Amino acid sequence: MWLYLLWSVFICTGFPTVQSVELTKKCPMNFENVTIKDIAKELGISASAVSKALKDSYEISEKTKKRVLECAERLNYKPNPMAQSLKRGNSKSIGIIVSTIDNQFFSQVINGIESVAYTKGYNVIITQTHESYQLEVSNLRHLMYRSIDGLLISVSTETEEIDHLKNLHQKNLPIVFFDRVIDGIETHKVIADNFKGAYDATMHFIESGYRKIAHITSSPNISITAERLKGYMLALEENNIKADDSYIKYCLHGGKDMLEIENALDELLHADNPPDAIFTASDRITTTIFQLLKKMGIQIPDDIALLGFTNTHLAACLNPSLSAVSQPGFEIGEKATEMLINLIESKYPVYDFETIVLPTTLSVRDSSKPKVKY
Amino acid sequence: MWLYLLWSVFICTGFPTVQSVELTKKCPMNFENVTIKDIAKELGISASAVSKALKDSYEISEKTKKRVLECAERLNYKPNPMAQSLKRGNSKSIGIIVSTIDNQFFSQVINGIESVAYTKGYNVIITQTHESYQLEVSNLRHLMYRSIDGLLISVSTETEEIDHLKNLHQKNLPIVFFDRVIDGIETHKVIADNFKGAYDATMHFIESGYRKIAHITSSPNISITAERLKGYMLALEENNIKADDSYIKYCLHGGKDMLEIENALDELLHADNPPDAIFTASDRITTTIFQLLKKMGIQIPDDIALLGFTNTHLAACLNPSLSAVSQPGFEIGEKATEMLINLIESKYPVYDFETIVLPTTLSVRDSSKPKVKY
DNA sequence: TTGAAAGCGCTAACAT
DNA sequence: ATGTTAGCGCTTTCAA
Repeated sequence: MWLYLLWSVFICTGFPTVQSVELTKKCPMNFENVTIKDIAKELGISASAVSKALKDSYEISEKTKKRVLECAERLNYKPNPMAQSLKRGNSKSIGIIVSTIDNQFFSQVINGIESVAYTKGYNVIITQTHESYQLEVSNLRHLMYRSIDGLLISVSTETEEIDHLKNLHQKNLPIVFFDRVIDGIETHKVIADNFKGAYDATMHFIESGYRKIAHITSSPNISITAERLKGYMLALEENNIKADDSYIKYCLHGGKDMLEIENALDELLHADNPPDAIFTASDRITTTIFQLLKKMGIQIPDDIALLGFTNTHLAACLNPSLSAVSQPGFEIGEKATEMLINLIESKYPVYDFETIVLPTTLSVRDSSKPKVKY
Repeated sequence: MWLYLLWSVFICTGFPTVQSVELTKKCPMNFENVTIKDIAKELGISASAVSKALKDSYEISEKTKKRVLECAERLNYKPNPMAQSLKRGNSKSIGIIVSTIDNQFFSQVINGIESVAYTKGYNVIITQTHESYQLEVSNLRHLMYRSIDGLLISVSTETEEIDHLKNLHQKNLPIVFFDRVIDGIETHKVIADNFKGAYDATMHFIESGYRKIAHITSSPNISITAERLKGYMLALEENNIKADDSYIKYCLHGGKDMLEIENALDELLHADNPPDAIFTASDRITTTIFQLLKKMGIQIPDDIALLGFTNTHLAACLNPSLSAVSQPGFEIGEKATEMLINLIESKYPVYDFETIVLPTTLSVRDSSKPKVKY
């Protein structure tokens, strides 16, 4: 819309003259929509010659290239990305699907994604599923509609059916999964070492004297849940602690609403043999459990110890300070984006896929202090 | 790139036949690039007729419209947004510039922005300044290069010169400022009631028995700093407390690096007459000061009380629980986006601009408990 | 070494 | 009521 208004300004002031060119030079921001045609006219050559010169084609003489480059600079020419995209059939943009941006882990991942994407000339379109399969599908449709060149996705907790992704993948849309990955699709994947993170966390509990360790986790649909569960189970097993199914609580919506977390906690606390420690499996679940325990007046770690996955900077400032397994969010984003752009720009089909596993960090703090023996 | 591969699949399997059409129907996701031409060919009419039929033009007969709609549905036709944009000179995308996404307040704002933008068919391109003027300018250039239809911006702390924005504004790029707004440009603005938020906070300190109230704030360049300072000053004045310049500390980079916050705090603590309370003016500064005080072993609120602007959900769980002024981030994002889209879609130039001020919320907690009298 | 022309998908003025 | 044509800005044969 404003482009038309801009155009009318043009009409009033006349077409680019030396004067208006100088005006242009002075502006750090150009959007006078100088086109290849303008350069061609100015130089008295054809548009295709200009196009080729700008791409440093071998079929254009050095002299002409110089003139074109100089003129492009002078008029502050910027190619129109939409026209290029229309022609080339790409969009130089990549789609992101995450559950929610309002989450330390994901905002760090997105930071990493953007840092790589922008330096490689891509821009990103971020969408949120809010843990809804429906929204995941409709976001994907929105992104395809926007002609993204590739996709970075951490699936929603509700996602069981993966036809929507399989479909696009089969049609050669480059996809890189991160965090919550999917088995049925062969492509690059980037995850934190969820298994080891959970194993370390559980081991730490055990070494601190806890034996009745509960696990509140996300939906069994998603990969991180299984990976973390395995780490938890192995640590128990290695220490001859019998795993108790009633100690494992799933929040089917990843704790999107507080209620399901509250229910899980209630069930644990009112069990015949309540746990003395809780290992929580995601940012939202961890902080919510923390809040709930405080609200209920339950002492951490004396009544019940707590340790969970979270990337919040404030873990150390909580009361008590919160032991945490944190993930390298920024690096996950960087790595996933590098791999995606490699896929996008690869001249040949890629069949060799990797799953990158980045280490987690366990920070021991007061919420999992060694158990006081009676 | 993948489009080309897709194309080759096409070549192998032959052009759309009844069979491949049925295949398409089965897929929830389409991107076989069905064009208007395909529909035209299928129906034996012209492309322009199809185009008009799809837009429900009055010059097309009902019968034809029906056939076109049915066929479009059947072939799963989706218009190519790039072609539309190229033609119409817009892009249906809006640019966002914020200091950083990894911040409760801004991620809530972005949530609000997206919720409105998507329902109105716009997508958003998010960029971060990391409080750098240079990055702000280059992000803006990136966004213009991407042909955004409008801009939502909260300027960086470093931004003094605003020619880059003025320039675009004069060229009729719709801009809505939020949070950190700018005086020199007449357009819509959406902010929290920073003045009242700061006033309330300071009043609360005073009513709780504090008199030596310091203020650690962001760069004086940005609007929120001045607004919050005014609220702070008025509260002092109304209570006959002389404002002490040495109690007001500026973090020129909004606390981007911890060092400047540390310096500010050090100066306050080592003053001849150190304050007994600190009112902090931004999310990052508030949480960092909290962390620093704890690290230094300074008791909150006994040694020094703390209350600040922050949107973190964890305020209530900190040790001690943190008194906070929070902003309606989501609503700010929503409102700003509604206004921006109105500007973008307005058929006539808009001269009537509003500044929307949304209320802040003061949550009193332990970090500002009534001062113990000796 | 350069230019002319076609076309990416869609739209709109101008025929018919 | 429908079709023809031209063109958005750029790229890419193919001719000259």
